[in-house]
Amino acid sequence: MISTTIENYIKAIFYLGETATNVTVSAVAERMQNSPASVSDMLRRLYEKGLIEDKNNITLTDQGSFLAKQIIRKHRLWETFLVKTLDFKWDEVHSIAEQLEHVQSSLLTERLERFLEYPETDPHGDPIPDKDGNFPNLSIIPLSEAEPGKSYIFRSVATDAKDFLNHLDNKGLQLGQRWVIIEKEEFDGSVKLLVDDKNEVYLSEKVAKNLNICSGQLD
Amino acid sequence: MISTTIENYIKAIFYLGETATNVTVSAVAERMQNSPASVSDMLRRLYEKGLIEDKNNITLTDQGSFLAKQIIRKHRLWETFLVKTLDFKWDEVHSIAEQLEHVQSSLLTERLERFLEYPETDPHGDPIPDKDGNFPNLSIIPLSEAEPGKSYIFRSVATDAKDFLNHLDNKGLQLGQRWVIIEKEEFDGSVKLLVDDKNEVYLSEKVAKNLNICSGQLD
DNA sequence: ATAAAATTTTAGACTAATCTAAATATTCAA
DNA sequence: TTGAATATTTAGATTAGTCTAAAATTTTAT
Repeated sequence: MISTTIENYIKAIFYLGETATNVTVSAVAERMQNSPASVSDMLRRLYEKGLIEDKNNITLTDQGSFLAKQIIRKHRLWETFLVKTLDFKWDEVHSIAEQLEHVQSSLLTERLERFLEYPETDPHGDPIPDKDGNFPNLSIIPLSEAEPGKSYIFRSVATDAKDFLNHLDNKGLQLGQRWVIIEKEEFDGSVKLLVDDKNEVYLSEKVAKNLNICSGQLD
Repeated sequence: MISTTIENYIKAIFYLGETATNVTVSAVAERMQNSPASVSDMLRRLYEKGLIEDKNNITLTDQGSFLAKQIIRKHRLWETFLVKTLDFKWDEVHSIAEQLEHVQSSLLTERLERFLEYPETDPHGDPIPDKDGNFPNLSIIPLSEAEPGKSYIFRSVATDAKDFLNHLDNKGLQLGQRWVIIEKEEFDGSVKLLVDDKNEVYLSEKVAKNLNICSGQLD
């Protein structure tokens, strides 16, 4: 049987694997708020259970990866439920979904998904995998094509130019943020955003063309 | 912190306390499917945490009782959600609710209750305590006043006469059952029931007047 | 009232998950 | 390429929750 603890490790490894090039013991320890010694020990158990490929190469097996996606699926469906159905704010739901994601019943997950009318993304705009673990193909568009008033998620950049990335950094822009388009200036194509419900940011058309977004739920 | 394990013990003791005169180690062991040794050990911990009055008198303290009612409240609200909102059958929901009842967030429980429009009973007809632990006053009526087509829960008997109880036993009638009124004969006041969605039972008016029921949800 | 039966507690052991401290291995920079 | 810094593993302990087997206690029936 897979414990809640193991599920949390698998989820952490999945997320780290998405961003970091190679996942390390200390990165997992940092993320899980555990000591490296505990992580090292746990990795042995995950290997014995066939959830990671190797102790020296912390990569999920197919089985581990499927498990991770099931947990993420449940987490995101429950977050969607909490916001859409129970009127929670989109930034209040994480800790509750962390508990609900471990409830075991595939029928429950499917019924919840049906009730929510098969959402493609959660309230943070993150994609929800289907029951086979496939993520939806979210249509990615440049910020310059965004519609005023709508909510989007910052997904990727079209260039890696150092001064461009530096510019984003100065503006406080980071991947995964939720951007609401406040207004779009037809004259020069500049855009005014509300970032994470907190800061207003102005961007020129030149910049907006190089920022890729996808539509995030809950406008 | 109170673990899921402890919550399950407290719930078991609460339920046993409702029916049995005195709760014993072996009764708890039987109900929890654990060895008496484990239960004995756990009772020490429950006492240390102030959840039971005494090791020789297994009775919940006010704190323990409140905790039990919170768990029962969550269990019954989730069962109601599963049946009313996600279209589960009323006999499929127990094991899922056993997991959901341990999710910790009083705000979640209150929002769920509001979403369900403050139900007084769960799909089995069991009463749902409010957030202060008070059970609703379900209006108890004799079976002779039941309305055809509606669903009720068998709650109590108006007499303890031995041959009367024996008669109920012969008909397979037990407290807590869900009774759907199939028809009521105006001529002689006799009643035809469907017991727990399984057996049809005919009862005379004389018997029906001595059986107390309350309305159970989900007709 | 006392012996047998039943119940409960204690003792000692196990597993999962964690820790700290120490040992070992790896990386990286001069 | 070698020594310092960093990262990882091992060793030994701890806690919660469980077990079996044995000891102690309580109940019950004669």
